[in-house]
Amino acid sequence: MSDDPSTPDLTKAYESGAVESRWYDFWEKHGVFDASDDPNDARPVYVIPMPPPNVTGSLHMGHAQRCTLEDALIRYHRMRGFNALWQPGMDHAGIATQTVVERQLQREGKTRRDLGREEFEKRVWKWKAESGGRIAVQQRVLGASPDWKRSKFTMDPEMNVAVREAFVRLFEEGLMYRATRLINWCPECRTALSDLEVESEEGANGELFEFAYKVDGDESTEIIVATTRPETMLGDTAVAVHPDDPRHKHLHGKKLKHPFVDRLVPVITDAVAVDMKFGTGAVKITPAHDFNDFATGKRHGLEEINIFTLDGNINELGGKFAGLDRKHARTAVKKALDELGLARGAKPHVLTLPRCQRSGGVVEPMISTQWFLKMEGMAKAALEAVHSGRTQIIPEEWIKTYDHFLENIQDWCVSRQLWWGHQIPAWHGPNGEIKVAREKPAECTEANGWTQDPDVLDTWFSSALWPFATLGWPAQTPALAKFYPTNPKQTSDLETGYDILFFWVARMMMFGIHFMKEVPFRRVLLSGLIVDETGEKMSKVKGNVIDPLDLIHGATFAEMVKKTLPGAPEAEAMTKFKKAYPSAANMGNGFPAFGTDAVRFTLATYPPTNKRIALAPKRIEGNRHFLNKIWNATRLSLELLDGYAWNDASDGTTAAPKDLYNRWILSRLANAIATSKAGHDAFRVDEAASAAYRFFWTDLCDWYLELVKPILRKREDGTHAKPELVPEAKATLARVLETSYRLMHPLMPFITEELWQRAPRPATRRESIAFGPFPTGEDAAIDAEADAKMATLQAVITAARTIRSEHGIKYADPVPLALRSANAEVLAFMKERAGAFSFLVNPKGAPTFEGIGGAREPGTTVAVVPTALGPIEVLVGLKGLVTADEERARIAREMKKLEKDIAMLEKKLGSQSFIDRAPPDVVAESRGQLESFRDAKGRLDEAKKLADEL
RNA sequence: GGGCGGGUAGCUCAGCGGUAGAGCGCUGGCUUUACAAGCCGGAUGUCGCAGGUUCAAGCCCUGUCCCGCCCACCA
Repeated sequence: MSDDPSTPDLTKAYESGAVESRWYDFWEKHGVFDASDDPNDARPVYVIPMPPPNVTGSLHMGHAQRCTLEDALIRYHRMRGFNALWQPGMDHAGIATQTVVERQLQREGKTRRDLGREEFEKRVWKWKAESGGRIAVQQRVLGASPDWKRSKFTMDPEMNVAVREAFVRLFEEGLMYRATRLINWCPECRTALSDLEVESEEGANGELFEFAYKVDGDESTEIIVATTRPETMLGDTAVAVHPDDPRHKHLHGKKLKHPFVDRLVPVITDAVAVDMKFGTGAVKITPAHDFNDFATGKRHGLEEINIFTLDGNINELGGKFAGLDRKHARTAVKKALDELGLARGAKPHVLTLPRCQRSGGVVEPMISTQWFLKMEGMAKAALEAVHSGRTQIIPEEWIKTYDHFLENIQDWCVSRQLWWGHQIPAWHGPNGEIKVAREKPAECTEANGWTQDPDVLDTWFSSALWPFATLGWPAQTPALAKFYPTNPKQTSDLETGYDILFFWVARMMMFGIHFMKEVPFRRVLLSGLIVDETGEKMSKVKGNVIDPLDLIHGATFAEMVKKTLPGAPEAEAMTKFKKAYPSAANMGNGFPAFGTDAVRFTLATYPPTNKRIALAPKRIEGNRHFLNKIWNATRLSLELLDGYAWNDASDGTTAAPKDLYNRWILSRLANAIATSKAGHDAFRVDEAASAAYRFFWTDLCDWYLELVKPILRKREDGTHAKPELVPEAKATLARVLETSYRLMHPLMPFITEELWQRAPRPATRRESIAFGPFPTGEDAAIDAEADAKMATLQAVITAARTIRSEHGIKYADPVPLALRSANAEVLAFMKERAGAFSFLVNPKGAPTFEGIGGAREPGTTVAVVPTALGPIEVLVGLKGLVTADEERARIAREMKKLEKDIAMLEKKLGSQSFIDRAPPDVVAESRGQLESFRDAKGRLDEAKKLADEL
């Protein structure tokens, strides 16, 4: 093919770099990734909306994992004939991206206000181009196969149309409203946050500071309150006591004198806010800076006094403390209270600090006017969708968490005082009027005193629209009709990390149901988080972040730590890094180029739903070896196939093979296909991976190839030893190879494409392996008889090998080998397979086959293999190599094992309740085993007598 | 305070009621013309602890101890 990538001869070792650079363009050129929105396309539809990466930098291991799992799902479905859409894109990530760019500015000694809003936005767009470009390259390197033509950025103009449409509709429905209430404020980012964006830092060391308020006009009476935040007392508007508390009855209705500001603070009674058993039983109430106090204030009609500026300093209402930042205000207030003789001591106190998810700054509850979205109704619908099974959450353990969140959800504060994001489509008039509209209303001109609301929407607002906004909503596009899972039979998966279950998944559920009247996906697949080898979360601070590209292309540890901990001393960073990845410690100066497929395959070998997935570099190394194995097995196979050309009609490809080895390997393949398919279907990609691994390495390479090698390899004179076995073996080998590649393609797209292109294949296949089909029962079938026979053969061969190995017989040294069985059928079977013993055990000597009971040469070592058809004796002539003592010792060892097994079975079968209550097949199997073991023990007893006579 | 995971070989982890597994590591042997990134052998487990259910328990139930994560307004 003229457009084929160059295909030089197979190198001796697998080189990931050369192979992986060859195929991506090829796939794109052949439209492998394309999904079709043609209404006449009758194929079943499968959709995965890609969680759009934030344009905050570059991808990390978590993204690599996302990418691997989703790409495996989409390729698997594509190969099975689905019209598969993996919808790609990127997220503007409002606050996160703005923070990144502001930090850059900070290094230049500037703030965003120096630039002005317009210039600043330009600057962010520039950053978006860089970061987005980097991410796109990374995704391609990872082999991701989304439909790039449909890629969307959450700030694209058409996405903005969707955002405005959603906002306006919600407003018109009365769900979106503006209100003044206590919200979470990040003084560092200078914006409001939603509840979800506040993280609590547990176990922070603080103190519980106590001070006294004096009763107004009665200096001798006081009430002591305790607080972890003394500075907030500047905003106190009440002190609450429990109505039933006898200690404070005399204070009910009294007024207290605020020591610093000209204000009287009433003593109120409140059974909700006060726990009599805690402290002094008196609580200071600061309605403007504490969520509990805010609620208490509402109950009692208390004044809300905001004492902070937007960047967290004390404002003019803080009297003489005005201008101090929060930290200094705290010490100053304490000191001032002390000087007034009002301080009553402090004790250590462990508290939970609310911190901003982005800046890490301590979040301040503040009274503020913001846009809110009513959640209750939408939350109910989202709950119902999961409970009715319209959307399935996998693994189910997350349902409770999902429920708990939605059942307790508060209204969503959606406005942010940022510059990077979708500006709110609301206009404020000169007299406080507000108009909400899709487009700027004609009358709302600046000349008339109207301005657009300067705030932007929470970045998750646009994310919540992702599953349908990317398909063209609100326009009724063919793509929307095709891919949004309105039809209940349509399959659609959302794969993402459980960490954004609330931020994103729940909100998409709510918006999907609200705007599209149907759930946005049929299954939610929640995967775990990638952590370092010791189980620690990856973070810049810990210096354990790994760029997936460094694993793929290779990198020295020095280079890597420079990126992870920029600016830190190298030795220190290196220590941190190696501590996080102990298995990397003996990998020299760095990671070799493991290649994409090895990294992907490794990520796929962890059960995706495990909460923590500890990345072990050694495991990637092991899987790189597997790729090398695949590569070399192909080299051998192509040599053995010797120009074999696939011909469905004449060479028995579609016919079932007759020879045991061929039947067996197809049976094993069928098993691997079934396990693999079940794994992909159940989001247990690790099971798909290990089924393929075991099949290919153990069954195919270690056994099948070793068995057919002597059959297919020509002798020196260019002829085959047994020509009659050749056609079937070639057809089977070709079939197994081609099917194996297809089986593994979703996990390892590059190497499988490369080798598939070189291997014989049916004429019906399309240009790329990516078009499939994924293997099915038509490719191979289970053959229980072949499995059983081969298992016997393998057990006998292994026993003979063990004896040889124990006595240090070299592979090339011939040794007399005799196999005995009392069962004529077994004997005939082994005779028929004499070649196997020659190939695999004793290359320079033919085995003999005997009935049980014949005399044994002195110096012959024996092993007994129990089989379903009676024991098989494996006799290895070791005259002069083994002493009677050694022989006795090894027989004793075998005997011990057998005796243990027999004892266990006897105990089991001796129990009447087992006979009565266990399933009959289990009982029968145990009986058979016991008989076989006893029989084998009898053989060993005789062998022992012989050894004693030596 | 509530919820969810995890504790299985030296390490990272599978294990689906029926005689404990993989990779890496350890160890003995092998230049066996696909692969030393390999091949053939070997060793290594009171399956966190205590009870219970069952003919049979890493697996199910109860309790308990550690580790991790999430949610929650105790000053």
